[in-house]
Amino acid sequence: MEFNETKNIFLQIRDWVADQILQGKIVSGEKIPSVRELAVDMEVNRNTVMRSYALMEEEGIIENKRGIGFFVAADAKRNLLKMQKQTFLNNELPSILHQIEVLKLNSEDLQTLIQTIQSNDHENK
Amino acid sequence: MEFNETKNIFLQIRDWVADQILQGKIVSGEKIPSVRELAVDMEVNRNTVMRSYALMEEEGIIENKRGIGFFVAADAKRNLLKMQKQTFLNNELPSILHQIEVLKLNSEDLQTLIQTIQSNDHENK
DNA sequence: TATACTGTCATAGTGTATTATGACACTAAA
DNA sequence: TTTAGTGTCATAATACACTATGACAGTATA
Repeated sequence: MEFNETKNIFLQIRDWVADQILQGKIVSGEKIPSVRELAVDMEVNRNTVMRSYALMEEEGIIENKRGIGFFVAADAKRNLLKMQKQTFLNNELPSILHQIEVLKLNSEDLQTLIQTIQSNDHENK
Repeated sequence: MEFNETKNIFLQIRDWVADQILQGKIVSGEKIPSVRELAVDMEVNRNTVMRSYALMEEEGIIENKRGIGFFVAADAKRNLLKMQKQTFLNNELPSILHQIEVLKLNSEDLQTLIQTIQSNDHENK
C-alpha cells in the first residue's frame, strides 16, 4: 500500500479499514484480515498493524475473539458514519473553507466537488 | 501557537507564514519575523523555525539578507497561489471528494462550503 | 494429539522530529 | 568601536514511529 508521508502509518491503516467498512466491503460480524496477513499485504510490521487494530478496538469498531481474530462490531458502520461525519465537519471542513477562501477557488475549479454534493442530494429522493 | 499533532511542526510554521503572505498581511520585500523571535512567539526551538525558513527559501517564497533577516520574495504571493492551488486540486481534493461520497454529505451539511464557493464566484464580476 | 492458524507481549535497533545550548560571522546603530 | 540584532553550524539529548524477532497462549482442524 502507498502511505502518505505526512500521516502516521498506523492511522492510515485504521483509515483504510474504516473505509472498507463504510463502503460496505466488510460488514458487521465479518472477520477482517489477521494482523500478520495485513502486515504482509501492506509491507509493514506486525506491531504497526497491531497498533491500528488496538486503536479500532478502543473505538468500538472491531472486536477480538481469542485465538481467532478481529471482527467488525455490531453497528460499526453506523457509528463510524456518525464519528467521521462529526470529525469532518468540525475539524477538517474549517481548514478546507479557509483554503478555498485564500486561494479564491471558484465553482469552475471545484466542478467535481459540486457535482459530488449534488449527486448525494439526489440519492435521498 | 497551537499545533496539530498529526503534522510536523516545521511544516505547520511554513503553512502559517505562507498564509500570512496569501492574505496580504506580509507583502513582497517586507521583513518576516526573525528566526529567534518567531521561535519565542510560537514556543518552539530556533532550529525548528530555521528548518521552516530554509524550506521556504528553497521554494523561493522568502530570501535571506546577511545579518539582517528574511524577506518576502518578489512575486511570492502569485507563486504561492499557483503552487497551493495545484497542491490542493491534485492532492487534497481527491480525498475530500472521497470522504464526501462515503459519508454521503449533502448540500445541507456543506452549506458553508457552497456559500464560500459562490462568494468567490461573485468576486470576479 | 499434532499442526497451523490466531493475538499478544517483550526486547532491541533504526530513523527522525524536536529540543537545548554554545559558538561564530555578518550587519546596523549607538 | 562596542553593542545588539541577524542567520548558521555543530553537538548532544529526548521522544516516538517503525522495524525485526522471538516466545507464548488460545483456537480450530486434520
